[in-house]
Amino acid sequence: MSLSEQELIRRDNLEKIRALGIEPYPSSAYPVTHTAAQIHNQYTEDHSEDFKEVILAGRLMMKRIMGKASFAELQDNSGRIQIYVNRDEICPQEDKTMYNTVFKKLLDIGDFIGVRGFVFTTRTGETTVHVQELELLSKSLKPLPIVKTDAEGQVHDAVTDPEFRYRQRYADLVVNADVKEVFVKRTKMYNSMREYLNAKGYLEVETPILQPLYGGAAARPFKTHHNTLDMTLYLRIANELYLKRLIVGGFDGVYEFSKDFRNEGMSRFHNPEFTQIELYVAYKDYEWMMNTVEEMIEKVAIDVTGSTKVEVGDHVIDFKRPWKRYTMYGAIEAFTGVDISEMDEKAMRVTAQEIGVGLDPSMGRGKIIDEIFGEKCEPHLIQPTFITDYPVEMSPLAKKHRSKAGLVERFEAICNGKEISNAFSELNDPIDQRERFEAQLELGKRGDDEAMVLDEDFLRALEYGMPPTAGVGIGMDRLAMIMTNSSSIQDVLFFPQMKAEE
RNA sequence: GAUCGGUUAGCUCAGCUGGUAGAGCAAUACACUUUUAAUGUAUGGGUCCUGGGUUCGAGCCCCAGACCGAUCACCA
Repeated sequence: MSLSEQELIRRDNLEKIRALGIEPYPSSAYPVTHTAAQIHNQYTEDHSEDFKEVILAGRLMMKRIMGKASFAELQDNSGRIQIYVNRDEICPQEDKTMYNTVFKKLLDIGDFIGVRGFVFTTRTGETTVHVQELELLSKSLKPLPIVKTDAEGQVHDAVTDPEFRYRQRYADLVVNADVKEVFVKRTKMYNSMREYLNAKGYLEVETPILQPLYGGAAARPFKTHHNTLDMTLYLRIANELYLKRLIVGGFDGVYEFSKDFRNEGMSRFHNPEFTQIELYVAYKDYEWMMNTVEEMIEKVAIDVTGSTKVEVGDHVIDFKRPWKRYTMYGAIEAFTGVDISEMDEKAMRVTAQEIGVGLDPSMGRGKIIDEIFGEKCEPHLIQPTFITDYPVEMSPLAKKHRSKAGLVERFEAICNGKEISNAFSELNDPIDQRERFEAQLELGKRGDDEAMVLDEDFLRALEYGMPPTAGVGIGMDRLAMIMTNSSSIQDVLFFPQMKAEE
């Protein structure tokens, strides 16, 4: 590895610091008393007495050196604050090395320092820490990208290269203030949901990620191998089947934030690993679940953004209840003007052609409906909308509709033109479930590599009896994109999957 | 996987018809005791993504490849 000029200088500075008898990586705890944000929020000149002694720690992010007194900026977890460093104050004795050499020359942007001092307001009105003691806490050897913000808040030379930002998220976080905010919001989203579900008495659980059979969704899995057991294992594509086993076992409500893995294409909406929350509640149906999802996500929007109205791209999305509801046929009729509910496969094909939806000859009736919906309706559904009653062929784990033949009791929540949630009245008839699995096996034999596999153990569980149950999955990454106004999934994942470097 | 765009100093970006590689910030040196994108003066810093080709000569043109992004296809 060859080092740049600046990296060599920093290594040289490190040695010089050591030569002065200063440990560049001290191990003692540093007694921080304040954060930058606390001082900005709480300090006023009227009660400067309360800020006579503050201790802060963080990265040195900017130096404005001016002879015997300098200004610099310290960045901690909460933000930035200016510090004032005066030579004769940090070096009261004859020896001015700490200021002249260490502070002015050997400290670099990115170094962690600790400062003790008092808070005051400068002539230009900036709240500043007047430093009386300065300590190096950790030396930085690699120069950070320099991003500057001027008085108008205008950011100069922002690091926008996605490759740099995703591969070196640690540096992205240091340098781009708003990135942290995205991830704080993401965590708030999780907390908000936990709060909501725990208050209802549902139990947060954990189920296997390494599974001998993958199930619960139509997707290609990652495959791995356990050496001792000498068996093939799959990374889960969904946790549905395990959570339903827990409902069989007698829990009334269980949920899991589930990291799932799908061995499929990547795009700004797809990362090979992603997170869903799945929730299963006994003695409920999909109608109940729609109300629950609505209520929960409305709360999430308020907890995360402070409002039910969330700005996303060019739109303002309002999560205020109640959300619009369409049946799938109803949505198709609303957006194309054609009622296809009574059509057979042949008639549907003709209709699809007429309205300009391209079809594959292998597609069955259910798939055709989905295709028309995906082409003609979904992209237009910006405000949160429930689509209900899906064709049975596409939903092997959902209960048949109580009154409409050929359909299942299923809904998806669509928002900003994308699915964010999928739910059904769960199929609990073990014989029906076996037949549905068998139909999937047929699809598999015909070459559908996303067809589900038959899970005997799951069927055994259902045979013991599962209460009527409503289940839902909500895509956490997709929801995070909406709640943080991010246009790609990579922006809401700390470390999105990337090709290997070099 | 397909199409299009990008890749030049630590960072953000220029780079003419193909003729010795540029700026700002950062860095280095000096000056400066309330600055704030601090300022002034000076200096150093390049595998122009990689490999071929055309040419007297390639950052630029041609071919192949790598990585990133956008759009499309599949999927959540």
